[in-house]
Amino acid sequence: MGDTRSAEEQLPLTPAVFHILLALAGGEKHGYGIMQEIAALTDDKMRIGPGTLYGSIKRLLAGGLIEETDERPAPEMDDERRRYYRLTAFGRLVVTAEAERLFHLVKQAQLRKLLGAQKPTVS
Amino acid sequence: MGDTRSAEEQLPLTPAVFHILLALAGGEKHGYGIMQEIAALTDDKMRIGPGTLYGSIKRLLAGGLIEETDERPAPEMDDERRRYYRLTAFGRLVVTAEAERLFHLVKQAQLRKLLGAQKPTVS
DNA sequence: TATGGATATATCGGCAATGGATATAATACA
DNA sequence: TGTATTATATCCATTGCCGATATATCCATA
Repeated sequence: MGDTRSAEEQLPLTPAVFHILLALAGGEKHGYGIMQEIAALTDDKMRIGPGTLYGSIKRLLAGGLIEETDERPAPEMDDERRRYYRLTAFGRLVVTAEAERLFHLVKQAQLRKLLGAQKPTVS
Repeated sequence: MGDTRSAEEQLPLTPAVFHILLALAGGEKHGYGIMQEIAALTDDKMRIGPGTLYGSIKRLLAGGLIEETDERPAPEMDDERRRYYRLTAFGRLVVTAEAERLFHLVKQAQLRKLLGAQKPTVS
């Protein structure tokens, strides 16, 4: 709320940033956990190095797309070193807008017969 | 054929490069035509400036993803200044691989309930 | 016919993002 | 005890983006 910027102005996101936001859309996570989530989600095809990860986190914090949380898991599950992040409302708007943009592009790719017999119905 | 590189190695594509290849997947085009196609396809939301366009074309030619064609339209439809480009077989593989990668990401976004009541059925 | 806006290609240079290298330290486990 | 993994952080070379600029042609119309 109170954010004068529109989500569309932020697009397109870089692949790294989209992956980070997508990982956080599944719930709050710490930096290293985001890295692991991205690797798992892409079957190890996409890997984010520490430079990209922490650099992007810094920029996303400054841009108000994510924020650090105070809430931590139960002590026996936790690790003091960790810093946890979650999407802000604005960040959720942005990642949604990017997903919609990509959705549209995938449909275009289907129209050009680049994708095989894959599911997504062209509306 | 004869290309030792795999298409997956080229991923992820930058948004600009993906747009250019997607435009060429619809048939061969000249540089300025690619620019117009991208603007039309994205309802003017995405614009590629000349620096990005011709710089990307140079890199795509060097990488063997696109090639310049000799075939030109009928003289009365043509413009001497134009240079026409088309996807190579390898370029088609790459843009297809990228479209599949994005398709997968869009499905992940759906799973995280980022997209509304939109069509693409999660297989 | 001349004037101008659109078409068309091309380069330059500043800037932002990437990602490997490096550093540091805590944790887990054998 | 040692060592691999977890975890955060910075530095810097490389790359790509993209606006500005340049040059020239095409085409409609005044």
